[in-house]
Amino acid sequence: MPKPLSTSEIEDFRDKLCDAGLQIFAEKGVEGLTLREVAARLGVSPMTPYRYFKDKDEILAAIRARAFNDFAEAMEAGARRGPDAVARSNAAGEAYIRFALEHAEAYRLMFQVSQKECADDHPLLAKAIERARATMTHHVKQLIAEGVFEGDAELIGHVFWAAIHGLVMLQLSGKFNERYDFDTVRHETFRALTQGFLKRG
Amino acid sequence: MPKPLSTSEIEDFRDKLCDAGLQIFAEKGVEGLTLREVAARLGVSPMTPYRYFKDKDEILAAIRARAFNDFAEAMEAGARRGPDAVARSNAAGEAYIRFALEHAEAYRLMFQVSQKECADDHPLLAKAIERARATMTHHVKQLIAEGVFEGDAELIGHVFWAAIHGLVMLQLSGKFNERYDFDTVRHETFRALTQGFLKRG
DNA sequence: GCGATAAAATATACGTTGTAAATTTATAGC
DNA sequence: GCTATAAATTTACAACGTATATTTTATCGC
Repeated sequence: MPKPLSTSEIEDFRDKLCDAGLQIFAEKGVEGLTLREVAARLGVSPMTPYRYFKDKDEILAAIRARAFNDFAEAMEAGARRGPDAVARSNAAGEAYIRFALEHAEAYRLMFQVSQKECADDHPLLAKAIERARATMTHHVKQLIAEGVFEGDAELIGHVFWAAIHGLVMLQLSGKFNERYDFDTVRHETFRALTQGFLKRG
Repeated sequence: MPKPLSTSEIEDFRDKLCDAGLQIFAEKGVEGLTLREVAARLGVSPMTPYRYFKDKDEILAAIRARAFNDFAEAMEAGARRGPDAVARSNAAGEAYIRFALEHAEAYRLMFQVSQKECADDHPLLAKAIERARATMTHHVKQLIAEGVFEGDAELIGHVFWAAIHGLVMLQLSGKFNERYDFDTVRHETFRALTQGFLKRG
């Protein structure tokens, strides 16, 4: 018999499948990702992925996890070198937005849930989400430590997260116009929110 | 020949189809809405809707338009009677959130775009969206008129819109936990944002 | 080396989807 | 009542996810 697949071979295949999946997403959007298409790109038959994943939902969860990791990576990389917490936080925020707009289909997938499947069922996905969340919280903690903000870091982090997410989603669904465009609304949002959390006195 | 369909008959059929569509959405979510299912509920054959709509995308656009109108209606109704602009604005905001969470599938549809179809191609949808936008802007104008806020009403309206949208979408995709739950983050978001737009002096 | 064996991969097939094309049904004017 | 034609239905097809059947393939004892 062919030797049973080693853990690393399984990992490898899954990784390649996620790569191909994200590429298809970027090219053709969510509905373009079919098992037949992704299998074709991997040079295997349409049924082969079923040896590595239970069903399409599990494949989507894996791609989602990968996307969340790429996303956290992008934020962390963007904010790596900066003179102070303010600069690094701004860089992280910009990296967030850049990632979301440049990988629109992946971003959409990341925050889309079919009632059928839930992050709790997919530990790797939950972990990837947690990593992204931690990255965002981290910058708020730094801002508090440097005496810029005051309050509950995680709470403030969620506030900013929701605000950025809303901006990005409205932008992606074309709800802004040229007069009140993304950058204008974003700037005003950040100005107002920041003011609301500044340390007093 | 059977008398050609009158405009009102066409309107009628489209209306009933949107009703059925929204009902299916609420029951089974986005993927539950198939032409065969909606046709069955109308008691017609699966091909009949094609006489009233070009394709499924046009049907979805019609349902979306209907949903946006229901949404605007809900906000307007919620804010109708209130002693002052602050109370009415809060009521509108609450109505927004209530609608979004109670009609989650419809709300998701409203803000979902497949790159294929765009609001510009569907005048009724564009109009419905504009109505919702106007409703939101209206309350900010009132707040400015009463001397609570200062600034560009439409811009501030978009800022609040994006923030609420982000909150709702994160909630719908299960990204909040019990410690930093929807109401907590929402409250803090409104507190901070409001502070950022208050009229000074 | 070499079948036997079982894991991995593929091929086939089915039910469901959107919808094109062919067909049937129903009503207006003559 | 016959016919022309709009409306509706039936039939059919390609593409999808995936269950099941089949084939390929790499390793084992010998």
